[in-house]
Amino acid sequence: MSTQSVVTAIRVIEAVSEDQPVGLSEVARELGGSKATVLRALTTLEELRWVEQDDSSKLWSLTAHAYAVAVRSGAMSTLRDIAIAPMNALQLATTETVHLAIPDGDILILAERLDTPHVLRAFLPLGSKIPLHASATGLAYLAASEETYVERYCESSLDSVTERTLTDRGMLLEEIRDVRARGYSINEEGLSTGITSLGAAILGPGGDPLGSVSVSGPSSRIVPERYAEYGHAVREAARAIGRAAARVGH
Amino acid sequence: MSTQSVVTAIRVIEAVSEDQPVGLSEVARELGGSKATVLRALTTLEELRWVEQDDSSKLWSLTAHAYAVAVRSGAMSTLRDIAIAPMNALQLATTETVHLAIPDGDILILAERLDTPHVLRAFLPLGSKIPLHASATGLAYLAASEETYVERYCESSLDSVTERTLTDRGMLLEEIRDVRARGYSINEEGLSTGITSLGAAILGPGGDPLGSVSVSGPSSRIVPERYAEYGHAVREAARAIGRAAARVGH
DNA sequence: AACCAGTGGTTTATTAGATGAACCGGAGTG
DNA sequence: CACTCCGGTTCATCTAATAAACCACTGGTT
Repeated sequence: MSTQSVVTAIRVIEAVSEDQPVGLSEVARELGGSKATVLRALTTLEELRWVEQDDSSKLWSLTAHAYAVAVRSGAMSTLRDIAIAPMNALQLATTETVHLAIPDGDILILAERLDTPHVLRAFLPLGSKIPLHASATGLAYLAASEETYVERYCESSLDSVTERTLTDRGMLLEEIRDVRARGYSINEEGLSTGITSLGAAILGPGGDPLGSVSVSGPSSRIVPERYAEYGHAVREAARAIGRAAARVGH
Repeated sequence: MSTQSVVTAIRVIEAVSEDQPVGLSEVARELGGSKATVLRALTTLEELRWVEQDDSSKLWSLTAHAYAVAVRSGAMSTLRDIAIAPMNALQLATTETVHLAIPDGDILILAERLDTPHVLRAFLPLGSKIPLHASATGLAYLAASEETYVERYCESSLDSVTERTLTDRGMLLEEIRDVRARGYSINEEGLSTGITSLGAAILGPGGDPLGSVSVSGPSSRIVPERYAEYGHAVREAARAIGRAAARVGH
């Protein structure tokens, strides 16, 4: 691979990001590189204000500057800006937490969230990594994906997040069929215990999924009797976002 | 400076981030480097899934992966998670948009936002760069900063964002004195025309500002008669966040 | 049609800079 | 006091980053 120093620098950023305040040796150990190389990358990144070091503990962290640069990722910012209005309408219609997730490899990233005034509520921090098979957004995304992609994903190890996560290959495929027939996905406590979510994929002009929206709340409020109503609302929101995205930029 | 290739790679990331879908030549022109060097960085970053290229237009963009990595910056994620609850309470109390901003050099970065159900509302995308002298969050941050920092900042060029932005050095210093006496900051249409905001700084254990919270809404709703009430609420929210941060471990 | 200025991308010799092993001093621990 | 971890440094080796010149292509102008 080319430009090794850049590769190590980026891997350093990713390692620091995962273990937040982290020491030099641990980063070097994780990357398999020498301490000198890692320190070199860290000091360079420090000059660029991407990482900073706590004076007393000597531990390294990512700076707000790194965040400020990366929030403007292409898919992210455009889709998020488009989605805000329909998400707001969905939030008003359901009075529950609304999520927008966009794909990054074989997971989804939580890109935006509108909270509810309820005391009891779903909560996921922005930027959370969401497994496809363990979330309403993910199931909706899978159901809208090409068959070859779904099959390939099902071959991967379906790790369980809670006791109720779908980890069986056959059941997952069956669930995806159900989502396609129903038009929205249902995830009962598969990502967070006590939280039920309904999701729908946002489709691009070619029918390819750009991301997903979902409504999440405590299972005591998101009860089966409401699935049809809320599911319909989620689907309509996803469609509205898709239409708006098509209008704005291919 | 050391590790030039890393420096160019990071500068490429920042350049791409600013101009979103951008071509090779333009990036090379901005950085003053050769196209070969920039392309080298871009292809390496593509392998690392930090940038991606549109097949037809050949333009480059940042990926969601970059966002996913950088969203977990140290100060960001911890302070944001802590702040969510008090921000929610503030949002309920005022029914207006609530912002959380954290410092990055001499500006603030919008780290979190809680929207309102109002049709007419303040809107800033997450990650927005907020000038200190042109925002309620910034004025509150300045008022809580050390005198030497304030003086140094006042020496910089105070660019105007709207017609009502504070650009005069003397008036800014006077405003900061007022903020200190009052306990919260007021910004009337200095950042967005038609939007008035009230802000307060979040203080760390040593009295140093970690960031700011604010309440923003159309000037028709955020009227002077409400300043005292909303200002008090903002101040209390900032204090609650500061206390919670101290409890967790700065 | 011929031209031109722009694009994205490739090749090249040169040399700058990235590398890891061995090392140092300090902090904590048995 | 010995042992082991830590963050950080040094240095000889040689990989890999660099910029200029180049190519092929596209779209607009004359």
